[in-house]
Amino acid sequence: MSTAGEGDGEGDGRSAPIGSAPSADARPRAARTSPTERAAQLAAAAEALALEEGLDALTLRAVAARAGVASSLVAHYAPSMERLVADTFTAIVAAELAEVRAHASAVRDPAVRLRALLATLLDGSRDDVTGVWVDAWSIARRSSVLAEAVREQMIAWHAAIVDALRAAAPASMRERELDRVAAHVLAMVDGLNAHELVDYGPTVSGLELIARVVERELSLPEGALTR
Amino acid sequence: MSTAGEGDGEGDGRSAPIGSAPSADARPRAARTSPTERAAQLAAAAEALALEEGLDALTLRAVAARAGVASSLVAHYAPSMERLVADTFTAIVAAELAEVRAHASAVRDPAVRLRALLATLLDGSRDDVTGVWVDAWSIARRSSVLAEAVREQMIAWHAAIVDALRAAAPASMRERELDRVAAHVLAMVDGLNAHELVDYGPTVSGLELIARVVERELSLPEGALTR
DNA sequence: CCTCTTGTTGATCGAGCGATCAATATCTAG
DNA sequence: CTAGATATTGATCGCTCGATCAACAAGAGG
Repeated sequence: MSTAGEGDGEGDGRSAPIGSAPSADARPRAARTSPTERAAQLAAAAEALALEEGLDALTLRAVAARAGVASSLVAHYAPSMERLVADTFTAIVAAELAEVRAHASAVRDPAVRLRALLATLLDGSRDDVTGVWVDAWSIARRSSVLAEAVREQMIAWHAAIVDALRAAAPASMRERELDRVAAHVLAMVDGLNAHELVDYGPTVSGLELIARVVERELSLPEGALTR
Repeated sequence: MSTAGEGDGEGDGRSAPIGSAPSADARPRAARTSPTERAAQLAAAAEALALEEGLDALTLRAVAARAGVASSLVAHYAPSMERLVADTFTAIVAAELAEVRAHASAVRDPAVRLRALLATLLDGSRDDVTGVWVDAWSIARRSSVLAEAVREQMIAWHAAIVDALRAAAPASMRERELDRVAAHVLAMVDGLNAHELVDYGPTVSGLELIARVVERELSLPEGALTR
């Protein structure tokens, strides 16, 4: 143990590699803010990153770089990466749901509103969110925390679809039947979007496929949801 | 530079840490075999590993450990991990398709055969393969090689479903319509299976959902595919 | 103005990754 | 039985990851 070893820089640290940072980020120190505000900034950075690069891109260092802070600060605010990934997923998907609900609720006629909902879900304008969904299903197999978050959001989506269906359905329709149709729609939307994600272009339009079955189930006139 | 530094172990290297391997795998040397056989062994190891742990678990070291060889040997046989992942995906899914086709072709009556096909795809007996599919959709966003492999297998599956549908459909049905129904079925199967993967249990059975719409589309009597 | 709280940082640890390459061990042809 | 061919290995490089912690600095309260 006596040998030079350990403190190889003797006493003075004069030989510090001036001019080039030996490591770290090389970046002006982040302004001090309130924990609340900082947490919001980091969450926003994580969400933007996940939408652009996928949930797999959520690393301490990537989120930190995006937010312009040190990676240790991200670790300071997030109890673990598993939690951060699950929370980011929830934030993204919950925001998407709120947005879609708002978009749909602006339409008066129930059938037209239903059509708007389905069209929005399938027109490819939310491919980034679809990517997050697919990443989530994959990662959820290894993360029970994320799995629970995924189930929660799926239930919320199911409820939203049921609402839209109920308004356009004949009053005679039972809740049980609405649940069934909603499950059908949700499965189709998720399946079709996953397909689109790898550019698997079936010759037929996804909206037509779903509209056709929903029209029948809700006893709507043919073409009611495709125009 | 003169200081002790560099060769801190003087001349002789006698102080080798006997008794405990400083690194590597600690494993009897693998028997020498023909390249063909070894390649098959490694492919089998990769497939088993992917089915058990997902496509993300496919690393040089994990596959090597599974096959009982050095990781460098895996690298020697695979041009790159991206290729190995894509090839493993293709092997798994192609084998599944062949197996399902064989299973279905053992049934005479076309409607019963169609039912057998759908039931097999949805009874959860192939959750491991479903996991591979979901992993593939996720990874395919970052790997064009895998994306191409995914598209190929989706096309093959589409064709298989069309075949099963055609046999059970009225002769008057056009190819265009069969394509449409097949696309519907494939999207539903993939969506429902992804849902099942995170234990999202809709109250309704997936088979019932699909059977209902297929029966209508093929003009089969109600319940023809659920019994 | 000084002190104390606390938001922020840099460095570091241990681990795992794909890839590469000289060296080694084994089979086979002559 | 020898020599060449080649299947196999161990070590190593450069990199990224999550996590941890002492140290630093910027406001807040006295």
